[in-house]
Amino acid sequence: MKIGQLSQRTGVPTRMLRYYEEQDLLHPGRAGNGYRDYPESAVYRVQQIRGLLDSGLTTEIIRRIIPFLDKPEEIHLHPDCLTSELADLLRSEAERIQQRIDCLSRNRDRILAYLSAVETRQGQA
Amino acid sequence: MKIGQLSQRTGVPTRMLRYYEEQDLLHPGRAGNGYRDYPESAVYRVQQIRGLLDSGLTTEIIRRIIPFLDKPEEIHLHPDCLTSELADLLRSEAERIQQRIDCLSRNRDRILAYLSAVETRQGQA
DNA sequence: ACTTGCCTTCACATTGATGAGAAGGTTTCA
DNA sequence: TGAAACCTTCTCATCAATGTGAAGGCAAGT
Repeated sequence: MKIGQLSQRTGVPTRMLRYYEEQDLLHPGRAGNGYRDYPESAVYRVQQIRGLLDSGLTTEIIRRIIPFLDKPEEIHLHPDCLTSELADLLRSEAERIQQRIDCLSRNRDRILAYLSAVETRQGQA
Repeated sequence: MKIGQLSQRTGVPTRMLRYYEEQDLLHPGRAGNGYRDYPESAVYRVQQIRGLLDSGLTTEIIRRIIPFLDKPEEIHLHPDCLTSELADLLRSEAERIQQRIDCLSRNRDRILAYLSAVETRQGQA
């Protein structure tokens, strides 16, 4: 798949797809003419990157955790390669993500609580 | 409470506390000498702002939803003031927040799944 | 062959969040 | 009174993510 098509299917500008590649988040192959050639899986990958960026993670963090995010079935690194520092990094990232989730959940609940409170009150009036 | 003390208690630089004020997220009073004067509740407020910023929300979004985030018990706006567009804004923000939560949850689960898979395998070896 | 549209790299600009420092007033304490 | 530690406003710089456009190569249709 060429970059324009990937852009269309994900809604992400080509400029950004090239940027994500520069940041080592994508690694498309190259066709004979130099055009980037993306596999089908790139669509999901880009959506994943977008979601994480929108959630406040930086490209640097994403780059470090993305190898472990694909399919839990296939272990990408031999367990030998999982140094204890890398495991710590993953654990602490999971924790930071959890904190974000907690914060967002709290505030989502408050918004919804407010809405339902007002609706109830209006229903009575 | 003066700005330095608020900074110490929240870990947020004074520079940022002034910035949040400029962005209409904080509204401290002023003492006779011109010093900012924060209520006790500002500590929690600042932590809330930090959490939301870290979670990828912009100051503009935060500014718009923060009035509804305090205590669900006290309804801040009369129901009359909740125009339908405002309600729609809140609903759509809640939905966007939910999407972030979903994305983060998925990826947290994958990190944890990877870690436990590797640990299991190492335990066997 | 020509046009249209996609692709390439390169480069400059912008925006939001943040860091950092100057220049000067205030409070506190010795 | 003087020094230290706070506060004020203002300004300039940085960094990540993104917008935008130039200059040119490639591909497909007429």
